[in-house]
Amino acid sequence: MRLSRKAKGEYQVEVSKDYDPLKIEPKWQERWEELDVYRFDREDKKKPTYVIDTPPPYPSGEFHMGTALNWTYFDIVARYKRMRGFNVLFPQGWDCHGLPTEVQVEKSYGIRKGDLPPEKFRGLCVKLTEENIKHMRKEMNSLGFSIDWSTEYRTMDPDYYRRTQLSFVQLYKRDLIYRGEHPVNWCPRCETAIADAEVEYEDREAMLSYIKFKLHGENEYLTIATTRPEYLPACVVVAVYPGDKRYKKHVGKKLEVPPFGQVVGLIEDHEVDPEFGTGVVMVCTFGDKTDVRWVKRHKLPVVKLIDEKGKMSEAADKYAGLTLEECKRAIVDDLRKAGLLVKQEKLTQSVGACWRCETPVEILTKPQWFMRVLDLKDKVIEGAKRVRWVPEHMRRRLIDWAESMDWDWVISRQRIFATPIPAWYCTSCREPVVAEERQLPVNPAKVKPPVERCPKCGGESFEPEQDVLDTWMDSSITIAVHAGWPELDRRLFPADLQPNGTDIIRTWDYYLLVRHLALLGEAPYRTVLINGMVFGEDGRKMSKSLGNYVDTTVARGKYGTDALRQWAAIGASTGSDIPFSWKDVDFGYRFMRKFWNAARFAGPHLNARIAGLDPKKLKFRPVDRWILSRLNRLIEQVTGWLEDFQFNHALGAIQTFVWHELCDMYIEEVKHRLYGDDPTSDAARYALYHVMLTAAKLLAPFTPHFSEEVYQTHFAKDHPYPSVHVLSWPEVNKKFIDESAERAGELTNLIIGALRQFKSERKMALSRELPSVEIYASSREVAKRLKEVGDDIAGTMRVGKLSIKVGEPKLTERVLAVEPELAKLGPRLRADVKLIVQALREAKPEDLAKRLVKGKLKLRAGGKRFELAFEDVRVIKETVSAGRKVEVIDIQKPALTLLITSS
RNA sequence: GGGCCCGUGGUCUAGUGGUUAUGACGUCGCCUUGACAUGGCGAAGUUCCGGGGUUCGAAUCCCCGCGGGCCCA
Repeated sequence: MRLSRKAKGEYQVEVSKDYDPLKIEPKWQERWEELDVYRFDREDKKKPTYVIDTPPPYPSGEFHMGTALNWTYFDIVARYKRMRGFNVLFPQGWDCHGLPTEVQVEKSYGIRKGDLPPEKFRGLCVKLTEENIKHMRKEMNSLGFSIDWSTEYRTMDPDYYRRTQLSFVQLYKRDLIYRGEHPVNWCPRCETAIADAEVEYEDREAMLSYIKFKLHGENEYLTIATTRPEYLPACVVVAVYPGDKRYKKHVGKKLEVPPFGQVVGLIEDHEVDPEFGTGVVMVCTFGDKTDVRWVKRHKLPVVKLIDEKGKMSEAADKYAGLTLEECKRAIVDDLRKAGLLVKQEKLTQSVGACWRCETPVEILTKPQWFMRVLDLKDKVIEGAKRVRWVPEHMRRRLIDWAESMDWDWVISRQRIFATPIPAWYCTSCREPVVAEERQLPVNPAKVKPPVERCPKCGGESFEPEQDVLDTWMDSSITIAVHAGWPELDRRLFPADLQPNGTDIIRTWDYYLLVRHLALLGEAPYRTVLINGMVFGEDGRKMSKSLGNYVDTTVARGKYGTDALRQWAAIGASTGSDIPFSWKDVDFGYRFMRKFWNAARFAGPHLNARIAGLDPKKLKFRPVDRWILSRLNRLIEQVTGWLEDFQFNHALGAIQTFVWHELCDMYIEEVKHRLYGDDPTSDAARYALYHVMLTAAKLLAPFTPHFSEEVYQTHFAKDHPYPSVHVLSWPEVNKKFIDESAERAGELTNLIIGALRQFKSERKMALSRELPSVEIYASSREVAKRLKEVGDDIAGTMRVGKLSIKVGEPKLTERVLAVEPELAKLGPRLRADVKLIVQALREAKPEDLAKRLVKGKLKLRAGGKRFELAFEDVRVIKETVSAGRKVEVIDIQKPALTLLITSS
C-alpha cells in the first residue's frame, strides 16, 4: 500500500486489487508476537478470566486437519472472548509420553526397547519429541492460532510430571489407586499392559474350528466351536446355555480336553450364545473378556498360557515357545491327525488390537497398578450431567462409556518413555512403598525409598518400580495444572471450555472428569465443545491410507489460513462431521477479496473527520438508516451465535451481510451521493465507516489476519490501538435498530432489484439511463415511504424522472403487428406462405387483431382463401399510458406497478 | 450386536411443526457500471431416502424399513 496526497488534502490509500494472504499472514503473525497480544495476564485480578483447556496434542510431528478444525474452533472462542474483555488463558501443551514415540524411535534406530539402557532410550525419545514439537509449533503459528506460548508445557518435563506423581501419591493414600493382579489387555508387540480405551476393534477373517471333547468315562463326544484352538491348554471349563435341550443331560459331567486330556466340568451360563457354533463353548484363561467374567463368576482356576512376548508358556507343554499362530497351526494339525477336528469354517470376527501397532491384544494377568474408576462411576455420570455439552447429545456418549466400564483402569505400563511410578518394593515380601510428596519428582531407580524398613515385614532391602504410568495419567490433570495445582487458583478452575473431537470423548473427557473428581471432588470443566471428524473430499474419514489426506500446510498453501479457517467454521454445524472442501476454501478467499475491494472503494472516504461526526447532526437517508439497523441486528445475532458456539451461523450471517447487503446493495446505493456535491454524503460516509469497521471486528475471530490488514490499512491511523485484536467487541446500539428504516430499505432494494432485472432482460447496460419511471402504489402508506426513498432509487438506477402515484395506472394496448408463425404455416401451406405474409403486412394490425379475437381469421390473397387460427400468428402489442409507450413491471407484496419509458 | 448422529436440487450444506425449502460450488443466459469480470444481474434445477401414522398443516414429531457415519462391544 502507498499513500499519496490528494488535492483536497486528504490521504488516499492506494490499495492493491488483490488481497494476498500468503504475504500478509506471516507479516501479522510476527507483529502479534512482538506485541504480545495473546498474553494471559496472571497479575490482572480485575478482568474476568476465561480458561480454555486445550487438549495437548501428541507430538507426532504432523498436524492433522482434524486438529486444525479443533484448534480453529477454540481459537475463534479465544479471540472472541478476549474482545469481550476476558483475560483469556489459552495454553498450549504437549502430551509427550507414550508408545508412539517409542515405536518411532525403535523404528528409526532399528532397535527394541530393551536394547538400550532406559536413560539412553528415553534420551532418544526426548530428542525426537523436541524436533516434532518444533515442527508443530511452527505449523500452529502459521494457522494463526492465538496461543500464549508463555504457557507452554510438556508432560515430560520434571515440573509437569512432579504433579503427575503427586496425583498418584495422593490417590494412593486415599485408596483410589491400588496394586493388584487382574487380567489386563496386553500388547505382545509393545510388551505392555494397555487400557480398554487403547484397544481398537476391527473385523478380521478367522477360522472357526469344531473340536470333539470326549465325555470322561463314556464313549461319547461333545463338539465345541472355537476360533482360538491354541487356547486349548488353558481350557478350564466348558459351558452351555442354561436349559439347552441338546446338552441338558450332560451338564455336571466331566470332559477331556484334547490334545492333553485335562478333565474339566460342563456348566451352564446365560452368557453362552446357543446359536453360535454348536452351542458349546470352552472357557479358557483368557481368550477374551467373556472368559474373564466366567472365571470370576464360577471361581475357575487361571492358567498362564501366554507370556509377555506373545509366546506359549510352559503350560502349553510340548507347544511351549511357539508363537500363538504357530501353536494354533500345530494344535489343529494334531487334532486332525487324532480325528478330533470335525470341520473348519470361515468367519468374520471382531478382534481387539493395540491402537498403535494393530497387533491383536491378548489378556494376561500380571501384577499392575489400577485406579478405582468403577467406584467413581456414579460421580462421573453425575458430573457429565451437570456439564454443558455442545452439541447437547454428546453427553450421552460419555455416560454410555462410563456405564459400560467393567474393569478398573490399569495405569501401569511396561515401557520406558513415561512418568516413573514413584514406588519401591520390599525385596523379601514384595510390599510396595510409595514416595513421600516431598521427594517429588522422583525416579525410584536413583533415589532411596522414604522408609528404612518395610512397614510390613521389616525388611531393609528395596528395589525400584520399573513400570511407568499410562500417558493418560499425565494428560488427565491438565486443568488442575493450568490452575497451578497443588496451589489451586480458583479463578482458573474449573476451566470454562473443554474442546475436543467426538473420537476422544471416551478418553480425554472421561479421564479428565474421573481424575479431577478423584483429586478435587469436582468436575474440571463447565462446557464441553465437540467438533466432528474431518472427512476427505470423497466423504470418507480423512486418512493417508485412503489417499484422501490433505496436509494443513497444503490446505493453507493456496489462499492462506484465513480461507481455511472459514471452511472450518462454516463447513458444517458444530459437532457434525465435516468434509474437507477446496471450494469452501476458495469461497473463503473470494469473500475476503470481495470485502477487500469494497474497503478499497470506501477507503478514501474513511478518515478521522468522518469517524468523529455526530450522528445526531447527520442527514441520514433511509438507505443509511437501513444499513445501520441491519448492522446492529447483525452484531446481536453474531454475538448470540458465538455464545452458543454456532460458528457456521455466525460466519454465514457476516458473509451474507457483507457481500449482499453491503456490497451488492448499499455501496451501489450511495455511490451517486459520494461523487457529487450531495449534502447527505457525510451521512453515507459515516455509515460506511462504521459498517466496514464493525464488519472487520466481527470477522476478527474468524479471519484474524484479514481483519488486521483491513483495520491497519483503513482505520488504524485514527485509532490508538495497535491491533484489531485488542479492540473491544462491537456493542449493539439499539438506537440504530429501526423497524421502519428496514422496511424502507427493503422497499428500495425491491424496486432497484426489479429495475436491474428489467435492464438485464432487455440486455441494457446497467448504467444506461431510464428517462422516466412511474411507480403506482396501492396504498398511501407505501406511496409515502416510496417518496422518501425516491432519490435513492433514481440516483442508483439512473432514472431521469421518477414519479410516485397512488392507485392503478390507466393502460391501453396498441397492436403493432400481426405476424405469421412460419414454423406452423410453412409445412401446411408450402409456397402459399408468401401470400399470407404479404396479406398480413398490408392489412391494418388493429383490424386483424379484432377479427382474430372473434374466431378464425379469414383472408383472401392471390385469389385464394385462407383461414388462420390463433396459434398460427403472433400479435405484437405495446402498452400505452397517457399516449406514450411504456413497459410494465408488476410487483406483489406490496402491490406496485412500475411504468418505464426506456427510449 | 448396542448407543448416538445423519439421509434435503448434479455435489456439499442450512433448516426441529406454517418460509415462494437456505447458502455455496457447478450449469445456462445476459451485462465491461467510476471497488471487484478472480465481478455483477438473472435463469433452470430438489418436494426434502421409502412406507405408514399424528396434525387443520410435517423436510421438521412418532412407528417400520432401507442406506451412511461416529463411538463402542
